[in-house]
Amino acid sequence: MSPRTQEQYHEIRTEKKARIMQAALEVFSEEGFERASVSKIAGRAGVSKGLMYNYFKNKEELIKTIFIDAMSKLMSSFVGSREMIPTKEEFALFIKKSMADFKNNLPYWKMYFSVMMQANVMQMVNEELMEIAMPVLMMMAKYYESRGVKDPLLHARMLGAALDGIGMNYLVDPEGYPFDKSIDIIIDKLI
Amino acid sequence: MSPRTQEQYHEIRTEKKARIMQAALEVFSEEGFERASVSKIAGRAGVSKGLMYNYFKNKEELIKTIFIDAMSKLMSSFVGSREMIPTKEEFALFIKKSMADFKNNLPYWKMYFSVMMQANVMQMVNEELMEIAMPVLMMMAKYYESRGVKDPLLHARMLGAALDGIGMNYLVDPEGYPFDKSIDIIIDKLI
Amino acid sequence: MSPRTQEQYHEIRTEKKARIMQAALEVFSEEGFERASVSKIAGRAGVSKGLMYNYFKNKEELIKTIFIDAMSKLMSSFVGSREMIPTKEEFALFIKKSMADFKNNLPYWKMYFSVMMQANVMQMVNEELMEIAMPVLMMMAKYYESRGVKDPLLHARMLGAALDGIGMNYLVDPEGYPFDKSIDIIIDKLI
Amino acid sequence: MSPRTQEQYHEIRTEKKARIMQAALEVFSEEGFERASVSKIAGRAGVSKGLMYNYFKNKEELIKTIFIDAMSKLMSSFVGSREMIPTKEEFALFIKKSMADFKNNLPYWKMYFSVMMQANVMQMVNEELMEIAMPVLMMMAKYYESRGVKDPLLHARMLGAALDGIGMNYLVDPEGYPFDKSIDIIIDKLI
DNA sequence: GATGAATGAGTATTCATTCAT
DNA sequence: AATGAATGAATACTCATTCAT
Repeated sequence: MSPRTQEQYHEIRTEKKARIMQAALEVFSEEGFERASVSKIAGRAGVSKGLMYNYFKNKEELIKTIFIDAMSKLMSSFVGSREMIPTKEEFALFIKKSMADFKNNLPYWKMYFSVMMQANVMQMVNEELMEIAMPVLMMMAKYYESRGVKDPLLHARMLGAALDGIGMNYLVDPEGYPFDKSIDIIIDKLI
Repeated sequence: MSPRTQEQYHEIRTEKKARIMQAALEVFSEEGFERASVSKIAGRAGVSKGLMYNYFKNKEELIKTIFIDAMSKLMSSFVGSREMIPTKEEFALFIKKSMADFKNNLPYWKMYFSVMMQANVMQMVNEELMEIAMPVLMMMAKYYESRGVKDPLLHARMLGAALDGIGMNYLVDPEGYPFDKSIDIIIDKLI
Repeated sequence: MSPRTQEQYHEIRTEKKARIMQAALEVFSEEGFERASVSKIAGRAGVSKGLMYNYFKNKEELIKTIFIDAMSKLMSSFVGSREMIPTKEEFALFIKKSMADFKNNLPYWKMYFSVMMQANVMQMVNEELMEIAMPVLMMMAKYYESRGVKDPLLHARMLGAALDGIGMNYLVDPEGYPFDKSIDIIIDKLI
Repeated sequence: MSPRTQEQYHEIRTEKKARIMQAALEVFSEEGFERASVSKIAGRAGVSKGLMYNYFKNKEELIKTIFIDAMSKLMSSFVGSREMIPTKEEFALFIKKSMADFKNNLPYWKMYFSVMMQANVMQMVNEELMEIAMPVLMMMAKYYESRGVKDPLLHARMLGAALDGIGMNYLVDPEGYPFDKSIDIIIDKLI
């Protein structure tokens, strides 16, 4: 009724929603989208199944929201840097920083890779993914262009793919795969 | 004793088994392991659900068999070449040939990537995967060693990961991703 | 927080659980454990299959729960009488009363006998069965001891077995078997 | 074609049939009727599933045949002794001999008791059971009559039931239950 | 906003039985 | 007589989703 109550409601909503999304991210990353049960997610979030459906239309909506949420966070970290053409040192630093972010968000990326291959679920998400990937790709391309590379976008895509591959290998075998050293070689040979 | 000869039975079995495996590979690649229903696989193979269980203990056994089958085919293509240290040209050729194979077996690799992230299913298969991956990795490492690279195994793993990444990007977007050109750059810069 | 109070939920749960258990007891007694389908039990209870699994982990758990439930009811009827040494009249009365109970719970005992022979299902239940059978056996043994019988426990076990046999014959042919008269003879000759 | 071939066929038939029945008896006794799979029985008998259906119309027919077969063997052991009225010593000996037979055919009796409680399967068999049980019952009754007991048939049925109970207890716990001593008491007190 | 009881369609798997050979 | 490939109906069980409260 009162504005304060309204605010409280809003606060509750955002807090609960965040808790559910965090729990869902964990469970999705541990068990994959299909195996992750709504019950388990609700339980992990300390919330009833019914409430989940109050916040998210369904399981698919939930994973999409998590994706989009993570993406917009990622996007914001590129704001401002989009236009500039980085020096070699800046570019190297950018890659190192990105890869460090990757290591700090393993559950998210585990979910990301595991879901990316199940096209049907992700059809709608793919466009959103492009929205974040493209500017980064363009920035990489601009860098290559500034270095006089003939086909800068091709180089950019290849670099992105190589980093994807390293990330994936690290996800599959976090103990065994030489993540940081691989990045160093990439930086040394490809930029 | 036998109304059909042993050979006839064997023939029937191998033919049906192959048909089921082919159908399963397709469905797994289209829908992922979890979403692929045994019913659909059986239907696609033109066979009753019951018969599937005559040939494969369960769904997991089925996907494992497909993996192992594909792997042994892959392995056989490395026989003989394991021991030798390739020249740069040979190595480049080897990579091109491998990637062409990859393109020819997209459904298999789609399934491969989609399942690799769901470790639980694949625990037992992982060892078999190593069996095929290791010799290739060692051969790559030997090549780098012969070129005087300090940490040859590290370079080999990084090269493998980069190729993985290119493969994955191609799988997700077969029309848009510049697969062959990416490979050319890899060959140019990394070997 | 709760739209229904904890108590309301509890009430619903106990009522439904009881209804499922009653239906299950009937169906198990009519068809035996293996032949009794979960669908039929749910149908008889006027409940969906899904709900059954909300209350009982699986079919085995269901039958175990019924057993244990019935046993604890039986046990409670022996509280207090365990320690005393009965006179001949008391002992005879006890047997008559027990056998009357038996007749009042035929479905339960039908299930009991039908399952007792399929050891695998009942492994865990057997210990619980002992818990109720032993005190009764000991009381019988004490009676025989008080009457100067040399091997009282042996006599007790034999008496128990004879009563088992009469019960079983009655179960198989409730119309034809002279249950009460058999009990009278047992009482006359064996105690 | 030749009479010798005919005979050989017959020999093969009876030998195979016996082997299947023996295997089936074992498996039924180990796993119960429902859990015993036709495949397992065929495998144990060293025979194909198809052949089983050549000899027995279906699974039910198979268990019925085993029952009836065992019964006619039992019956034949009573031929001759039906009419006479036994002395106390003869009667005691008869019981002891019967119970020894019981111990020698445990698998059969395990199957017998386990199936007896699932009325539906055994409906048709029950009549056959009566055919063997009745003469024995009558003989027992005659014995009691000769000893001046008022209701000899009642006593006979009660004795039969008691022996059933001892048998069943022994089946459930062959190591622990004092089978022979229980029989001695029965003989002492009830005949 | 919040609960959890309730549903029903879906899943993998089993198995008695048939049948072409 | 003998085989075992093939079927299909049945089974236990799961789980996303709904809804009365």
